[in-house]
Amino acid sequence: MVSDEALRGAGLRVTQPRVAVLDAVAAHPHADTDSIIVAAREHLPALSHQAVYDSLRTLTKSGLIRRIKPSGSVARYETRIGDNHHHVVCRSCGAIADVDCAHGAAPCLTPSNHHGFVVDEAEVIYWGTCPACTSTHPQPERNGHV
Amino acid sequence: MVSDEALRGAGLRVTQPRVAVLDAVAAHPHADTDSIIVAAREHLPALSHQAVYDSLRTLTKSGLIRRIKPSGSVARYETRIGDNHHHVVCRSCGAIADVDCAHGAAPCLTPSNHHGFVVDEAEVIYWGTCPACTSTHPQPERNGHV
DNA sequence: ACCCGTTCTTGAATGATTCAAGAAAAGAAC
DNA sequence: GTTCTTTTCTTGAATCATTCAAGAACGGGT
Repeated sequence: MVSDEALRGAGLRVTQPRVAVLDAVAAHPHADTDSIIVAAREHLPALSHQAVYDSLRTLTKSGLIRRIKPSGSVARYETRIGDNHHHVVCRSCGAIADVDCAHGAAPCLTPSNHHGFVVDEAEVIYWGTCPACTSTHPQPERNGHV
Repeated sequence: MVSDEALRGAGLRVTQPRVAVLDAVAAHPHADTDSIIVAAREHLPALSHQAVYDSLRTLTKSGLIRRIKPSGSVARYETRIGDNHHHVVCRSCGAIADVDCAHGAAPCLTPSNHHGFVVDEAEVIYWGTCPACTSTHPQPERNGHV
């Protein structure tokens, strides 16, 4: 029901697929599309994957959910929006955790030289190894970043 | 020739494909794989795409080049490494420009709450609109980020 | 010059995401 | 409540960057 209002508030039609997808994303933070499809089908078995892709895009464009897509990972989604938090991603298992913005307010970063670009967002991804993978220490593959 | 030494210095075998790829990346900063294939084939017409993929991965893992992969874009590469700079990406045309790190030293950011992750890198991507697209102002598609 | 292990070529496979066309449903009007 | 119009969903196929696999070719140390 809270999803209904969120959709209506964003000026979107309240359809069963959208409600199911929004609920699924809220229940599974950082879930990938496939997990969302599975989760949403628990409430709506006949849901097509295309409807999920469409819904995710629409919800993202409306700002109800946020898309995260670290290199080497498929798209992931979350409902925690508007607080400009960032993410830590594990290089070996792909686990994602939220990290509060070190500076508090959005945008938390301002490029020193923006080459004439109009910047509206600073996306930060911290790369490392999660606690579980640190203990079993498999060799992670780097991106070449510093 | 400088590529030969770079490869040797990284403990890699100096093969024609690797030299051609490294030169191509150096000559075309932020180029995608396909552009690199085309550029490398100017010096080595028989080069296979697989060799380019292999070379790019090896070079990246050895730290000779850096892989960038903004959401919605294919992988891109650059030879400017070790200075921890970041990137501005245009939402409408995908153009990429370098941005010096606002804080100077690497890692330039430290997450306030790292959830037990061992963080070795902070990757920053600024999203916005490039000068060319700003003047023709097509409507860019946001990611839902702040 | 030879040999071994790495790397390259060729060609097919993978898989997340998108495209396309018609059917169904949402919301507004009657 | 019914009808209409537009949006959205279902079905099914297509795309395309990237990876996998097997055998040939090459790099570099002896």
